[in-house]
Amino acid sequence: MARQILVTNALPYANGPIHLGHMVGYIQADVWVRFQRLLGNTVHYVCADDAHGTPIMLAAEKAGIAPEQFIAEIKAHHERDFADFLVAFDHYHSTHSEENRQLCELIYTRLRAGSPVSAERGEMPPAIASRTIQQLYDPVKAMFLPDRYIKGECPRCGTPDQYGDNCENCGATYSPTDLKNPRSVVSGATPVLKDSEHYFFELPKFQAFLEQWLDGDVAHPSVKAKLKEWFASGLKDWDISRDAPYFGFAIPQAPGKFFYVWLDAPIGYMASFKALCETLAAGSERDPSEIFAEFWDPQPSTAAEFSTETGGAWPLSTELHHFIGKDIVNFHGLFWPAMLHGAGFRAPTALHVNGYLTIDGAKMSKSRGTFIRARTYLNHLNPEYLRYYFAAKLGSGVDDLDLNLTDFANRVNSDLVGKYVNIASRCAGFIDKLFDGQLAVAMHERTLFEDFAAEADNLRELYEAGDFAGALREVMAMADDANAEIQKLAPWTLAKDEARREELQQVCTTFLNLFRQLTIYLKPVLPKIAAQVEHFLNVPALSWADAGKPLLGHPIRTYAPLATRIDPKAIEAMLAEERGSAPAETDKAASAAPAKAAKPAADAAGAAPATIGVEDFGKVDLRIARIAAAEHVEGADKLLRLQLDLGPLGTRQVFAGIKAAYAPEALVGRLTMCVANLAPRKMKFGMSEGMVLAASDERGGPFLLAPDAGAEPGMKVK
RNA sequence: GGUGAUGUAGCUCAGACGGUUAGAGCGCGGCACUCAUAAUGCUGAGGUCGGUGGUUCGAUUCCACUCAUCACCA
Repeated sequence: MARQILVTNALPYANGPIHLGHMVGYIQADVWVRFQRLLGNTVHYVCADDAHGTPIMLAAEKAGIAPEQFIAEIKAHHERDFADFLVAFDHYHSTHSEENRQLCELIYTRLRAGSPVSAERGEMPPAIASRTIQQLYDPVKAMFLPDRYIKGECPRCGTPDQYGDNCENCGATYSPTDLKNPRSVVSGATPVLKDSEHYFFELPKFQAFLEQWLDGDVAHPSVKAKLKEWFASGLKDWDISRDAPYFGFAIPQAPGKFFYVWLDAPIGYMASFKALCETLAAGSERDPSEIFAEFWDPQPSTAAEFSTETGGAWPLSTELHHFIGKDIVNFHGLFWPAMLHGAGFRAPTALHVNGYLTIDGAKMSKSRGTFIRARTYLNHLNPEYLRYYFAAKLGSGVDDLDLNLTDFANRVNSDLVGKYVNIASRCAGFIDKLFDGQLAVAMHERTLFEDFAAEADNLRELYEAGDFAGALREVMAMADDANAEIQKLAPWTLAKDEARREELQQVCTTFLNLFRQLTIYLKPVLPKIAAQVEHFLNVPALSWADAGKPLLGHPIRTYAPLATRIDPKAIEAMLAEERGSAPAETDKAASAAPAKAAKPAADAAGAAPATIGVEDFGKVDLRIARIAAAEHVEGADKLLRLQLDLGPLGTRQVFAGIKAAYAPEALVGRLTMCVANLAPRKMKFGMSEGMVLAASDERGGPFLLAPDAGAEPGMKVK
């Protein structure tokens, strides 16, 4: 019997565009969804924008528009980006919706009341507490401040301009009230402590339930280990309320109190599905609430296990799968199942957790152009190529994933164009020209076809477990086998012998059938190419089961190229577009800590450092830079702010401690040398994105280095 | 700071309940082929499996410590 599966993706926050880091999770879920459908299972796939909270409220205010308008514009962009990456949600909703408001109120009310929620749902403890806490308050803006909106000096190491939750310099974590000289990021005012009554979800009451839930096969072992860690340190109550002004839903019977965004965000999964149920019901003469209940009411298995009641209300067991990033496992593995359970709903079947994306081995960076928005990628490259590359690197675990742009082009070109699509390309011409587009009624031999068909079970298990990398490795190994076999049989040689026409037709038919099998196995990842193949082979939509059935005696269409190689220039253009639009990260960094006096100070004393290999030196990307602008930095007694022109690498802002030796106006226009791949460093006065080279010791300095005539900005020094 | 994850060829990744010469793809060198979007096949080079110490007859695989990267700390 077909499985009934509800799949959700983590909700993107409605304060900015989708970038490639987001896309890992969406592509992962979409591939899994398409795979399930290919098998014949029923899948409902929903998502929504996460539209509440202080950051959105303030961002809308800054943009001078109502938050409702702000989130509506963002949502339209998000939806378009997902659609263009072939992420096929059945419904895309918003947490700022009537469905979500009702569900939030329902869940909250049930949690507060405890059992009986309704007769058949068993005993539940009341699980909402309230108590007064002290929180920092912005007297100018008249609002309480989230931790991230307070900055001050680290209580441990004294580094200025640290956020209210932890210190970037020494790594200490603390509460914002511990900060020295705190100030509000919103108004700049000094915050004051103020009492406020908050509401708490009493998570510890669900510890036994959560431990049982975690005993099931609900997540990858490493995720479960991480969750169990929280038990070990003891579960705590969770603060679920925020004070006005807050963009969110008002808590019933609690004037001036709003649900914390993280309370209503996961409920957004339910809200989105509830909206989808209207559509589903319309086509089936069923009641929307009945469909909704099938997926959210306690399931026969879990109900029997966790409730005092025995009965399963529903004839079939439905599944609930959440795809999330590793940063939010606590919300989905602790609060969320407990909330659901406490409110008389079912717990998730499984969490699918993905790691973070790095680009060329580093975090995405605006100045290097590697903060790549989904839209920018789409402007230059084919979405299926990224789908393939991500899928080829996604295992069942939660490892981070690196988008190495050189590897990306090589891998896609080689696997997709050189191996997979090439099989069709090598054989289609003969069928078209010599056999009038007609496949033979038999293959020349069935061994490879049967080998490929026999892989279906193995591949199904790999896909099911989320090991797309494993599945695609297998598929490409099959493509290698097919290409080697073509080489051996050499249809181009057969074609020269008119007496061997039948054999030629059978050989080409065999390989087009192998190609068809590979297409089925790749279809979850490459839906568009698969559709083109279906057109080329002149067949209806392929399903997983078709991999066992050869296509014979069948007319096909003329082959048209299915995939073309990635032009490295397209990647360059994409990066250039991002670099061009990067507004110099400075507003964020405008007021950060001065870099700790660097460790290398030690060897300034003259002690010759240990020798290094040429490969060590190679790590330093030295470039010729033209000083495009130089100015004094107010409040700094040693620094000058330089704008360096690095030619093709763009412009960088660098702070240099050379004020004592150089007047800014004397520097403008001259050439010097710069470490271009030095990690950007937040300084009190802004971001420093490199380092200029100068000589000095007790005899004097600093003396800036300069190249001989002829050097141009951006040239590599080696 | 605490906790977890990761660290294997130039690149991206498999793998090893501890045991003869550690694997794949890409990239690179050589040869072959020409059906194919210069796409393919064969072949070669390339790794002290992050570091240090320990357990062991034997560790890259186990343990401890350490370094680096990522995440979380409600």
